[in-house]
Amino acid sequence: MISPTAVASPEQALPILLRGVVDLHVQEEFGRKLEKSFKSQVPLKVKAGFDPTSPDLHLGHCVLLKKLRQFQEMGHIVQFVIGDFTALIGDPTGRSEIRKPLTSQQIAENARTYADQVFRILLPDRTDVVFNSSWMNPLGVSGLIRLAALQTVARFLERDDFQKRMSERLPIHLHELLYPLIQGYDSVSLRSDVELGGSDQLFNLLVGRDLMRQHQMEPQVVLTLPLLVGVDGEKKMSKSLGNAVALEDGANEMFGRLMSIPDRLTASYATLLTDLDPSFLANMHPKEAKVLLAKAIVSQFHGVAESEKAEASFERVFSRREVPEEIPEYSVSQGPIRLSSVMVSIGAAKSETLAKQLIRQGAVDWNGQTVLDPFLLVSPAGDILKVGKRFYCRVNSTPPGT
RNA sequence: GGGGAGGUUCCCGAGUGGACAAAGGGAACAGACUGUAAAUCUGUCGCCAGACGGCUUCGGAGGUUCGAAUCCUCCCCUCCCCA
Repeated sequence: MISPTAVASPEQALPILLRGVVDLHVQEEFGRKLEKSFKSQVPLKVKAGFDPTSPDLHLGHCVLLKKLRQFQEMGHIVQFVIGDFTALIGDPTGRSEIRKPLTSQQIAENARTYADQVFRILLPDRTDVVFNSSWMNPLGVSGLIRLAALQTVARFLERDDFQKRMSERLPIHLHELLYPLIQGYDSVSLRSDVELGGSDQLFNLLVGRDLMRQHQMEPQVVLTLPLLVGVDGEKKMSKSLGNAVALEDGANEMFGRLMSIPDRLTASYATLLTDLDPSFLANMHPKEAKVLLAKAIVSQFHGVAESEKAEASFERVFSRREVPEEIPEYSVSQGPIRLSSVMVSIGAAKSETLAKQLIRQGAVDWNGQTVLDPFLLVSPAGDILKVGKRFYCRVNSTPPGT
């Protein structure tokens, strides 16, 4: 392992830093910057921005974070930009509709939880966490207008997202055009040497290069990384699409979600998220390979012991269909009470109607017995309730009046 | 500013006076099957109700009608063309 304070030589750094990279603008500049940094031992400033629009980071973000970590290990400094100002706009990239604006309170809240999650991967002493409001607010309206004068409408509308929206007759609001400008101006303020982003960020990143040049600065080098496909195997991983694995997910949850990805994603997950050799996995039984992958990822966030427990629990619950070792416990009012009502008060079903439907469908087990009578009365006293494949709990009753 | 098209259930989208809790697709959930929480097939998918039946919903507020998602009035929002 390289000492984190020494800047590595380009020969050493390039193969690692370029692994998995989609776009590189511009190769020669990157080489020159690495060379110069190595000679002077002045680390490069590597920027990546995150919008605190949702408090939970997921594995999709990790692709980028892992790359940033590699830069840190090569001796460079990460500029971790929290887009508290840009969050007022919302990145229109890949969006078919406008984002709902967040209150400054939500933004602050989200930003706070960010740092905790991020440092599971990044090295704290090689990371500058900065908020872009700190230079955007002083810029003021006149500054923003000067900035806007540097780019043309045609160029901004060219991009795919907007073209698509226009052809689908969906609204594009004026402020959305400002997003790339502001992201680019971040790079000007920070005098970044390199900026990383997802491959869909290329436009925004390149605007940064333009603006730096227009401010008589050496433009940043731009690197983009592949977008991680979500567990549905189709769309980009995103929380709002429900196909994400959150860093905050528990070990069991994370393991299970990873096991559910289509087999063909195993290799790309391995490449982008772990140090496993994808060609090695390709020769294994697909399920074994996926187990290995899931364990490798889970252990990064929960430790090896937890990942092994998650595997055992997965085998137990899904392969052998047994009751998990640890199940939550709930108390309901004393029986006799309808099982469907128990399910609703526990949160296993949203309404009585739904609960009865589940029972009719044979989805509900009471102490290991499938219940088919939607009107069954029970008197809970430590009984085991199973709803669907995944919901298990133990039900007790509280005497009335307590 | 002028002209045209729209806003439907979680999402997309049909429906233009009763047969509409509202087609179809997607998502979600369940069952079967499976190495898997994948794929596939089947079912469910507003709320309440032990079949009957009742209640709330189609941008918002009023109105016409025995009866409205559907007609009228006003308002809000979006898209397109022209200026």
